[in-house]
Amino acid sequence: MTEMTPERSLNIYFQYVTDAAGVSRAVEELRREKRLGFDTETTELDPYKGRLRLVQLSTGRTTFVFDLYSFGDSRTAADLKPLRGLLEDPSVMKVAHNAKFDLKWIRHHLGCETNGVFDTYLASVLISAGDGDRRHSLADVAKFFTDTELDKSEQISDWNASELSQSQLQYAALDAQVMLPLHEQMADRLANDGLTRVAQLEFDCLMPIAEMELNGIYLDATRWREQLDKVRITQAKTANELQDLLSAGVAQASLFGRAEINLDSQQQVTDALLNLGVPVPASTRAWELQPLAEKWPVVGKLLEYRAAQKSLTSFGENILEFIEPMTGRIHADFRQIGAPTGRFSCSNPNLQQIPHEEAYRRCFRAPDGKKLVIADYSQIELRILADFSADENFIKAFESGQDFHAMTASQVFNVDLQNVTAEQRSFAKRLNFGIVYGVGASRFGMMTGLSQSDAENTMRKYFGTYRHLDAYLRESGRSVVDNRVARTASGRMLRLRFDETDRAAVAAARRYGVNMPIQGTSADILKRALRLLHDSLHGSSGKLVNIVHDEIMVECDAADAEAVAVELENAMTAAGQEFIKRVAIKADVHIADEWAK
DNA sequence: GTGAAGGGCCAC
DNA sequence: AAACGTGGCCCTTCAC
Repeated sequence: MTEMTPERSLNIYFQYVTDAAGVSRAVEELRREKRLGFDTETTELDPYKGRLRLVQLSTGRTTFVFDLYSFGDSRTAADLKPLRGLLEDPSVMKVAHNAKFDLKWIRHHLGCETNGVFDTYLASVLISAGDGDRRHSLADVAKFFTDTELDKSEQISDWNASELSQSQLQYAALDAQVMLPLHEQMADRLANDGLTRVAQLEFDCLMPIAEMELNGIYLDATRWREQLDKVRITQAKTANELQDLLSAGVAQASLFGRAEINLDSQQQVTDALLNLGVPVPASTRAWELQPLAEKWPVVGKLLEYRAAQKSLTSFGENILEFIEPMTGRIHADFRQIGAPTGRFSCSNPNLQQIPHEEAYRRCFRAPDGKKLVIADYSQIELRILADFSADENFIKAFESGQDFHAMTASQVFNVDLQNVTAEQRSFAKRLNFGIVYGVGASRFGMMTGLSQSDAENTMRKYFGTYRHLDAYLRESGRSVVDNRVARTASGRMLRLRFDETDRAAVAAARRYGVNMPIQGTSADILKRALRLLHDSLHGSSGKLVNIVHDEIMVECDAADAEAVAVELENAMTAAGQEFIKRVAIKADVHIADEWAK
């Protein structure tokens, strides 16, 4: 262990740890603290491509900088055992910024978990409560909460150098040291805003998410290409036919052969349609064009082309480029608080928008000898709504154990369950989903083909049946507009900003604010389930590989599948019960070889 | 050339 | 009077 003299300007005291004795002494001193500042330095951004160079842990007075290049293979080096023990110990808090990054590197390059994490990035996002203007980089957060300026210029320096410079080590140490005063400010703020519980919920699922990203998901590239080839043929044929149909409306077509139109250009296609005499609506979205398709075959062809084009571009060759050569799997980026409601978002690629069609889903399969255990929550948002509103009839529809939409149809239209028509069930289903988003009679009429007055009457019947649900939604809307704040069951908060003189803005804020507690509580429950699952899978072959809002996918050895299925279902229902008491939260689990079942 | 905005569409 | 919530990705268009 070498003691370094700090540069006056930085006021940083650190110790550089490069041998076994140093590790022991450092960990001994660090273990006297309840809280530590924590950071890492890496040679790349992707843990499968680069090396982990430094691990920094700070008491606030002293910062220990562990140089992993001094310990041989960092995954196995026995000299690093005390460090691993410290990182895994949940009773010692590690304060880090965007900890998912560090946790992935530690997991992959030190071979251990990191527990007891406080993440200042997630805390900042929670405190900002949906304010999109706030930034959440460490520099921004440090400025906002402790009014200190951070120089991040060394972040892009060469962490692979055989000898690190004084300046590099100092800045590395500083990044860990600054976390402690930051934690102090942010913990107070979380408590004052009633966000302590949701913060713990978020911190607890950092490790599951870090592991999920490292695990990746297996995509059968051969199957994917086979599907892609089919789509290519359809797309080419459809494009050709559409080109012919559209050219008929272009003047030069007869003189110079077919005038090529860029089929992906909104303007060119609209112009061509107008030339053909098609009454093109202001927007050419599919649902606007659909009614015209019967009279104008060219419109039907356009919709067909768009679908094929979407498949080819969004779900084509590009996804195969995300397969990591080291693992042969796809390691997407999951943003834990991807939406202000608390939902995840996913990118590079977005595994949450893979088409539901079997042709696509079946390409995500269990590798040989493995199984996928897949579970999704049954009607979770509606169950949350039933709980929040405490509406007896709505709750009854769930307790019956029957087809939920048929049950609501039976109640709303006052007919016996067995006499519910397919049409009545469909109305009920669309309404059940629509009310979560604050649908109005006009939109409901559009969806169902009902006239405005019939749509209004059906909605009146619906809310007449579920009077407490109606009352809850009204009260929730009133509260959101009056208080400009909405919260989920975990306490997650959304502040609403709107101009009260703008009726449309008020209505939009009301819908958003009414929806947020429902959508967000669903996210709360999923996150809790991830932690419970993580703990119960410890030591088994089960690996979390994907989550899609109300669905969790685990890959495991075929022999473990039954046991994993039980653990998964238990974790999901137990998580639901922590937040929802009046209604059972159900998860449907199945074991499969493919995502498609 | 690069990037933002807008339209469109996939998921839940 | 009235317009269904959340995300990401692809393409075109247009400004710089």
